Amino acid sequence: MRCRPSQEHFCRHCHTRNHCVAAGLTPDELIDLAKVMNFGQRLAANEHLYAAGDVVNTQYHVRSGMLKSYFINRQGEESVTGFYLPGDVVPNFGAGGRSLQNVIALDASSVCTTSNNGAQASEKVWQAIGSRAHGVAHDAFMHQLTLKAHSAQARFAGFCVQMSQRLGRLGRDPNYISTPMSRTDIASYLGLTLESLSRVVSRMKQSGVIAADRAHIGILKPETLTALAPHLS
Amino acid sequence: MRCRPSQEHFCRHCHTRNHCVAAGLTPDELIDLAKVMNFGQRLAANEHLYAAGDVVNTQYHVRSGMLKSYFINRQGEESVTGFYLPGDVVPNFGAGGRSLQNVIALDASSVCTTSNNGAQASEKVWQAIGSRAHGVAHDAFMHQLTLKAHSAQARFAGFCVQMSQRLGRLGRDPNYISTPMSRTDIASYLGLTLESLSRVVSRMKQSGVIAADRAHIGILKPETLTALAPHLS
DNA sequence: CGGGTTCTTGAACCAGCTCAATATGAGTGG
DNA sequence: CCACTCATATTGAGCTGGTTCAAGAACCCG
Repeated sequence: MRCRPSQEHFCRHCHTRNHCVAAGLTPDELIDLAKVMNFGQRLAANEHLYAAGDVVNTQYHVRSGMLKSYFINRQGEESVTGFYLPGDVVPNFGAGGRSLQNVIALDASSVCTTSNNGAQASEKVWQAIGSRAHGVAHDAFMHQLTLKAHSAQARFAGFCVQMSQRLGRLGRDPNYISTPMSRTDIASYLGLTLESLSRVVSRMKQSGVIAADRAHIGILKPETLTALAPHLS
Repeated sequence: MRCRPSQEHFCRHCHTRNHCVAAGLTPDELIDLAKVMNFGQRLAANEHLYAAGDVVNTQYHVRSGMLKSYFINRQGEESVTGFYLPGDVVPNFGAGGRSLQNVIALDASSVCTTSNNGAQASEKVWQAIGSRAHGVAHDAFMHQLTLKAHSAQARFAGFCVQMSQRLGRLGRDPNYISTPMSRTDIASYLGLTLESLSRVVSRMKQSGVIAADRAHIGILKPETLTALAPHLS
């Protein structure tokens, strides 16, 4: 829409084309992908992609920025269920066709969408989309292991290790994690209280394993950090 | 294989046909499904379906019995990551094409397999398979919320509620949960110690919310149980 | 430079973990 | 069918670490 490359060639000029659903597709397949994809919807920081109760018929692919998903139960308690980086497909769990989760941009972000109505694209394209969703499910599986770690330190170390790995896969510096989310969000994601997380972060800064301010975490001793998250093997 | 209905009509005579990937498919589509499916591999109790490190190229669909998946880290610590009922697709997470998890039958069980090499089946069939996998991912999502519950009681209540819902979907009595897995397995699945779980179970038996022996859990007060797992909304 | 949110730090409490002993039950063999 | 055995489950006591409640500090925003 508006002034941008033609739909057919959008992906070819996208800076995340090697890390998203388009990765590994041939030029012909990219054109095929374009049949089912809408490109580059922009989101401002703190803008919702969708809310619990919305009917979500499309898959969202993160193009830039970072998003978080969260769940609110009947008591009004909020639980952060995931953070999504470029290339990730935002998992969409529903009941009765309506989303259970809220998804919000943490930073200025952009997303592309695919819709699964009609089989307009080739098998290869569907496989690529499925493969992306599988990768996110894999991340969720690892997070399940992190949530079972007993100590707050192990959980936070697991968070750092996993974010580091995900950044590495994106070709970014794996030892520099930008954290547009709040400490409260990270704590919720890890099933900890804000205070417990804060103490752990302080201790790990003290011991020189990490450096951290509000918006970033720097990994100073990667091996030590990995050793602190033994549950991830 | 051996003496059983012909491949094409296996599903039509299967007792889980309404709760598995075959649910909602037309007779023609069932024949289509048969092209990519192998039927009814049997497993004895405690027999592995596959182990960590195995190359798993097929999707396993539980036909009868119950299976568990577990992960072993480098410290040799075991973590139970899921239980699978008839109709479930066993999630297969891998690294370098090799499974990260072990999957073992808890009871005498049987599984069917689909392989995704070649697009021999119709789009509808692939959608059905994808939908099944999505359902299991949904269960895993709910479990994530359960793992964040602070108290042992809330976690165990969450386990019961979720198992109850899954059984209900299978058309079984939602208030009668058979538990072929050990207490240790359940505790591991919930991120608790065996002792903590045992105490919670005793307390809930005492208060008349559930009845339980080694192999079964009976839900006596469903509303109370639900109230004990507020994190699932 | 305020004003308010976010984060850090402290102290006390309590739930779950650990270690330990006992009890129950399933499986086996006489 | 019963007795024995071993794995599994229960119960108890004390301890550790995370939560809770509370106060103060740092930071971003306008």
